[in-house]
Amino acid sequence: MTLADIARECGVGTPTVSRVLNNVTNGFSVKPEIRSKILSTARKLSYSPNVAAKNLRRQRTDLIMIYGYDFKWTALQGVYPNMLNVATTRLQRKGFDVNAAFASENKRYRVPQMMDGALLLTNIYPELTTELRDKKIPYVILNDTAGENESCVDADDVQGTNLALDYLYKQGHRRIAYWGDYKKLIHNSHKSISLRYNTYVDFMAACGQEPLSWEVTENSPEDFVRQVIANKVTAVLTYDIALGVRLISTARIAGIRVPEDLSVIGFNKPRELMVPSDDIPTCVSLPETEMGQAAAEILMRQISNQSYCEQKVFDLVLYEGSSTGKVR
Amino acid sequence: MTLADIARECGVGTPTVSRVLNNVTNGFSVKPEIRSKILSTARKLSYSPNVAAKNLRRQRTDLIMIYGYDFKWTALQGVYPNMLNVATTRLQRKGFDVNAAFASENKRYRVPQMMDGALLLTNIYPELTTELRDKKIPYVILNDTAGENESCVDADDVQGTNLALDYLYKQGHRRIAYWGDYKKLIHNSHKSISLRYNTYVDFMAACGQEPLSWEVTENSPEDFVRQVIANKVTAVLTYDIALGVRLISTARIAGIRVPEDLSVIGFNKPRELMVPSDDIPTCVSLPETEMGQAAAEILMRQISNQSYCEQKVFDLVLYEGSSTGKVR
DNA sequence: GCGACTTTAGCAATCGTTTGCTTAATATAG
DNA sequence: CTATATTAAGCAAACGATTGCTAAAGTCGC
Repeated sequence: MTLADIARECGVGTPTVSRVLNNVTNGFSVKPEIRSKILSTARKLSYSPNVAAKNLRRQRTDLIMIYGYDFKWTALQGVYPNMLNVATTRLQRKGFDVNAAFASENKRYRVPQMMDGALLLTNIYPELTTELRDKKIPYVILNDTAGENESCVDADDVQGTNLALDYLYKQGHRRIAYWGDYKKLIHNSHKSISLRYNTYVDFMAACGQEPLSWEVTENSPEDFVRQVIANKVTAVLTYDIALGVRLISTARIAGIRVPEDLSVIGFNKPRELMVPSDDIPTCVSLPETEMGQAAAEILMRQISNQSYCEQKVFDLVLYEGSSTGKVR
Repeated sequence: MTLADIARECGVGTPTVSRVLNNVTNGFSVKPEIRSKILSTARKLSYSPNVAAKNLRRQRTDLIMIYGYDFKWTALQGVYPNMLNVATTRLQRKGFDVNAAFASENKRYRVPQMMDGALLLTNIYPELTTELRDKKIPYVILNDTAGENESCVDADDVQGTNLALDYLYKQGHRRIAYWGDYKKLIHNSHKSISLRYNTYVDFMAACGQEPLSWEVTENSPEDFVRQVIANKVTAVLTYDIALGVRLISTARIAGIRVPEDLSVIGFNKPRELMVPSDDIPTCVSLPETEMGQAAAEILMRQISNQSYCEQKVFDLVLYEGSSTGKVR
């Protein structure tokens, strides 16, 4: 079913059909009866344009690709679904289609589609960014730093870590532990892993406290609770609040009250279903909505103005939940 | 950077460049020095083909689209990530690219890309299936039933529910409750919601027991635990094991031992991080790997043989975890 | 009835590849 | 040395849409 089929059926030329179907008004007009005949036969034959041909001629696709969205990883980490949901909605409202590409086993992406722009989840695809630059396809790096003349939307992990620790400190906590994971949680070692941990160590040093941190292991919540007791820890900062949630329930089962005996704070927001809605733990999270919005805006601005470039870094925000309290 | 650029640079025609770059051997040969010159200048100019032009001419894209994958929904429900991961890997190994499309606010998909085939997550896109059929694009419906001459890969919820209930029954449980959600969990009311519940009711009737089931509400784990105590419930089947996990921790905090005092079983697998690896609850889950494999195989068979069609229904499988035991 | 202007719609080029067919050049055989 | 086979590579069409330009038909004023 091509334009030519419709044109033949209506006794007109393909350009006329194309212009009618695309609602072209600029310097073009057509008799109303022919217009409606074209419209109705297009519907009758359930015509839909050949996207490849259209893209080839227009040199534009109205398509934004997302790279780095991984089925398993993102189902785990809560930060991308919200950010991308917001970004996608914005882009779609402006007439863009949004697709996600999935990396193959070797973690490489194949030759990109023809596309108007791309969103990259973290900055770990050197071959891809090179190719995008070569082809002059605008892109924005999400949740990571970028190089020169590259746009990105990032979050300040140092600020976020200090925000969480300051909060605990002001509540009187001094023996603050950090519970992070250096091997299992990570997709492709993200900067936040080292940044959060290092900032914690620095903070403790600045307070004249020794750092208290343990690796996450198989049976770790129980192990960790033992460590907490042995070391008289009064507050814990976890790399991800998912760890915090498990810690809280393990601690409570072991008879340690949260927040009375132990305060728990963690990064990111708990996933739905993970916690009762009246017992949401205290957490420090990326401003997901704002970041998604910013990514979409910057990308669209780049599309209309090739030379535009912006690097935007957001502060993390504290949510005061039910898992923290003043030290006793 | 087009074929013509490389052709000019090498002093040959575009067909030659195309054939060299595509490794055409059938009835084509070229002097080795020219071949290598073409290859090297292509690399030098970092050429990559225009996908739209290629697709248009070849009438084939090597692209499989996934429809119905939603950032937020699938992050929540554990069944798709694994299935799609398996399917995607298989397809990619056979040379296909895999992309996912995202529905816009009105839940409609835009005119599909040019594609070789599609995977539909559940069967809720009438406009889309119509269009795919019109364009003779093969597709497979995943995790739902299909119409005539449509392929699908589905799971048998009736069998699965009976599997779980039989298991509990054989452990001596009679006062078995069902805990499901009729409003919040659902994306677009999936058949499993009614099927599991109805099968539960039938099972209880067949055992001469009254059904014991409650809607999931805001503070429901606590409410539900109260109901469990008040009704002398000894075992619970939950619509999703995520509910089961919350139920278990709430019950344990309330002093109810699992599985000694209460057995808990649920559908699907718990997500990573949700539970300690040595305390995985008993669950009944879709054979995700097999379903993903089957979907990929059926789709590829359809691509090579337009008239092929297969509807495959899998049994759910029981995983005996730590949350169930004999009734006391 | 004639020129000017507007409306209506088609011609032909174009986007960047791929591919059937042809042809020129070279090698091989007789 | 000529006929034939093989190698090497180009010509031109095609995929299906969009768009600048042109042209025919209709309208209007005088």
